[in-house]
Amino acid sequence: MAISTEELYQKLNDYVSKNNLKSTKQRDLIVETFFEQKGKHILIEELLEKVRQKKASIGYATVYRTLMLLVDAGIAHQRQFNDGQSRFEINSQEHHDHLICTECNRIIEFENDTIEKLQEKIAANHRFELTGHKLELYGTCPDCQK
Amino acid sequence: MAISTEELYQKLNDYVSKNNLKSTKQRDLIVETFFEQKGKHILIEELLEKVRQKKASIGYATVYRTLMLLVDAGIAHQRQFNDGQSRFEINSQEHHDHLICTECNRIIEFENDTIEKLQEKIAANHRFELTGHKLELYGTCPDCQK
DNA sequence: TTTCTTGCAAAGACTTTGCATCCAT
DNA sequence: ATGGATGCAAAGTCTTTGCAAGAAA
Repeated sequence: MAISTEELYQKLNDYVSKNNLKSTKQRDLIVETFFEQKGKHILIEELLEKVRQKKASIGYATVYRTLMLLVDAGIAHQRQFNDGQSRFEINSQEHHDHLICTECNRIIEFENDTIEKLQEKIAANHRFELTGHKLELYGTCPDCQK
Repeated sequence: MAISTEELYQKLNDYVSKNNLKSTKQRDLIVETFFEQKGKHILIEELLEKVRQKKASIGYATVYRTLMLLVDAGIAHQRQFNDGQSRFEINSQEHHDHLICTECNRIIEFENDTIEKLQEKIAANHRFELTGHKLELYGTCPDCQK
């Protein structure tokens, strides 16, 4: 069940008022643009570029800080794949993993309950309290196999 | 079946002669120290420190370049966990994944064939040619739960 | 000798932060 | 008017690389 954009805004408003933050044009624009990237895993630089198409004067640091805010508010997830840069995605609440094409960098999300359960079991065997996990499959997508 | 230290040196010698490289005291020392860390996932900085206990004059760049050489030779693996730094481990040939304590950074290796097979299946469903994967479980180890 | 290596220091690539100024409230 | 937010530039991190000097072969 994907979380709706309204719920995301709700969550943001809660966070903003709870922390006595102010609302600004820049932040609204950045958040709006970020929400438009549903299902994407976007780089700071990429989001900055998209935002600047709407308002050219916005600075990198503002995008950066807005993303941090979204992460702190539990609205966005920050991920590191193997290229050293952070990517941000909407925290959809439902868990999913990633299938990544090493040629074109396409990222496909998938879920698999059986794997999730096996992970729980493995953690339990080692008497770990599981708090999170990361599963990434790397390969070549159909388009890039030709 | 873990690969033996002799086999690792064998592989290194092959790589060195195939690429017309020379052998040096520094590199020997760094490689020896790296091999002593079996099962560890070591940072460049950590390896440098251990190496300097044996010979204080060794530079960071030499450790860095030696590790790159080992990666190129297929002797070491370079991994990124969630802390931004690269960690290096011996390429044991057999596949394993990682269970990581978020408190003390302890890293435990594990294998699970069922998960491996499910991964193949998922990739096949998406018509991906699978080339690699990464599975990390994050949690709190028994020692840190108290 | 010739070519690879080393250690240092400098350059990169990203990420974070200090600060004067701006803007919501 | 207050105190958070912005944009810039500077400072951090960590990783890579250029280069003169030093070792192998």
